[in-house]
Amino acid sequence: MTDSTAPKSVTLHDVAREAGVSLITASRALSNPGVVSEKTIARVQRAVEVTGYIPNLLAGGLKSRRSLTVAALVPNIAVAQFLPTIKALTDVLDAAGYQLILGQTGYDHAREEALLGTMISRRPDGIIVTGLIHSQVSRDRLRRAGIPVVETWDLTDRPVDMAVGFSHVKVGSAIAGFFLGKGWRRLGIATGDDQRAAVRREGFLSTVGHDVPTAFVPAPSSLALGRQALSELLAKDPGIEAIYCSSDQLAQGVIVEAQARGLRIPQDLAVCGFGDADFAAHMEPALTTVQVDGAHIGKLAARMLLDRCRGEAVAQPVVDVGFRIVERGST
Amino acid sequence: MTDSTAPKSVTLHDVAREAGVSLITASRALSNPGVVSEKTIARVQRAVEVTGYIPNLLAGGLKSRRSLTVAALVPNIAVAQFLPTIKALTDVLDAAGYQLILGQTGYDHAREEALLGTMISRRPDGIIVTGLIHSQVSRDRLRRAGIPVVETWDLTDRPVDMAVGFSHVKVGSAIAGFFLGKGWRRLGIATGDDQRAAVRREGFLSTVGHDVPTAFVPAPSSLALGRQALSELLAKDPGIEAIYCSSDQLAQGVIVEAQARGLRIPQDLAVCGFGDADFAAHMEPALTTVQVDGAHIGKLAARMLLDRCRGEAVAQPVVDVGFRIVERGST
DNA sequence: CTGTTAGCGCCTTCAC
DNA sequence: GTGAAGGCGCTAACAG
Repeated sequence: MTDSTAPKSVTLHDVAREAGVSLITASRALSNPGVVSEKTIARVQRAVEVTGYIPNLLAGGLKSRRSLTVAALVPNIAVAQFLPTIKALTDVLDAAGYQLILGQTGYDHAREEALLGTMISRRPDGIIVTGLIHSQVSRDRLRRAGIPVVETWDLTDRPVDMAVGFSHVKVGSAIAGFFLGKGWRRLGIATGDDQRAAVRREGFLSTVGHDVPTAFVPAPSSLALGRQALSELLAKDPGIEAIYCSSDQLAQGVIVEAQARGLRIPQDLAVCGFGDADFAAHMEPALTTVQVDGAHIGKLAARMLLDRCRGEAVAQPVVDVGFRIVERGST
Repeated sequence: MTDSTAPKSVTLHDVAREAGVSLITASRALSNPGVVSEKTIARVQRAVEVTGYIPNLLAGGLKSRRSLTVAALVPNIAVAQFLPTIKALTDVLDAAGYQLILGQTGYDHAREEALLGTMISRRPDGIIVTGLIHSQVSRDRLRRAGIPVVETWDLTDRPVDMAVGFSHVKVGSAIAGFFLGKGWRRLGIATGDDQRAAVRREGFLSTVGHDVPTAFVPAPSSLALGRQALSELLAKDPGIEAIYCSSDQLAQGVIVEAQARGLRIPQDLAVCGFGDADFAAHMEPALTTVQVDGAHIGKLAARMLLDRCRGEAVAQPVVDVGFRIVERGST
């Protein structure tokens, strides 16, 4: 007579019985084989195969207080900018046995606060957020939860815990300085409407010393929005000489639209993007942009988190990865 | 004297004591408020605020056998193609209280098998994979684990459980038919080296009736690889008339390279992509491509999974979302 | 509407 | 090297 009830999933208990050892011995054979005899290990392993046992990490984690998960909060997964970071995070964490739990904040503080709550309730061993956490409620809750946190893609003197990023004010300022150094005076900005892009714009303006025509586009930015942005900017100043775009996608759109209008890049219009996306170096003309090593940010953040999980102190809780302007054909 | 020990995290027990009710009443007040009196709920909620309680989903899940997580396996997060699907998944699942656990298979079957194992050990309430699961070991394990599974971005008569996708053979065949209908006979292919791209190529070739010059590029494909692919194809056949590319990124590269060489699109060279990326409609010329509704795939997959989680039967376990060729300026 | 009892599956602590 | 208790934090199941 076969088992007609629900196929109760096989537990370590079943493995132990099959192997003729106690529960705890089976447990040790699998998770701490150093302290168990070879023979026992072999028997347990055979029992695992016979029974088709797959451990339950949730149960183990309850006792050991390690979920082997890391929560990652991004504004929007479809924003290509963060993909190298997410990829690096996934790779490094996976190699250490950790999996990523993904959440989207939608560039919305209330949403971020709620999401952080549900993430904490999953007891991740670490939390990585893109951008800084501004809500005081969230900052307090994270501190109280005692979960290691890395804020990324931005910098602050006062991180919740750790931070890996760069200064957006300096980026904006550097681009403005670069434009001014080229002798361009009629400038424009095509920018997303998120927090960090806004800070870059402020840095740009403060270096320029006055306001400049700006086209704002909603996130996530795209080639299509870039074309539209150029139309707006040309309407505001038909003699515009150089445009800073808050993403390479926008810059690509600006260039496509400019070329469609018969403008020569960079003679008639110079364009600088942000992010150094994979296509930036291979466009015609190649795109001048700001290189930020997103993969490096991800790798560092993951390593800092893992160090913390191992109980090691992190030497440098705030890391500035910097950035650099990569000058190419579009300027 | 303040507590000098580790700040033992506050549990439901503390909330119950603070509220002056039993543990289970506190539990119900939070997770099943319908069966508890208003007054009690208010007291418990006040106690939650006073204590700063954040529930432990891991513990609850152990008993209730619901982790409120869904595992998503993609070949590579950096492949833009799947982003709309992942985004839709995240959105729909999040609205239902589920979070996504992300894993990358790297287009590698052994890796996929291992990853599925670690995912199962996290006891997700559902698993979504891009592509079909070919390994028999994995198929058996998934079935035995009794976890709902949706295979996406492809179709099969024999899914592990459920499937949402379309036929890649038909896509390849449709593009070939489209090219032939235009009168083009000197054809070429620029394609990624993954399984599904290979199947599209086979569909293309079988409709054409003979082999055609092909440039293979490693995943993930990119604009740069597209430029390189065109160089290869022109070397193989300088008189090539039309090229099918396995992604819009590749197609964009082919077009950029063609334009850099002074070829006119589509008069000298016609190009068709795959995926209808956000930029495809806005290039110059706009890109003819195959539209696949990745967001729809994600939404459907999430809903099917959620239905299953609610114990409802899914009416149609295999859904063909189809595709269509969007004809634009590049052909 | 509220409480008591008994675990979920595993691992930590202590004994042998 | 192995084993027997006990409990992680919470929730089904049954009482009252």
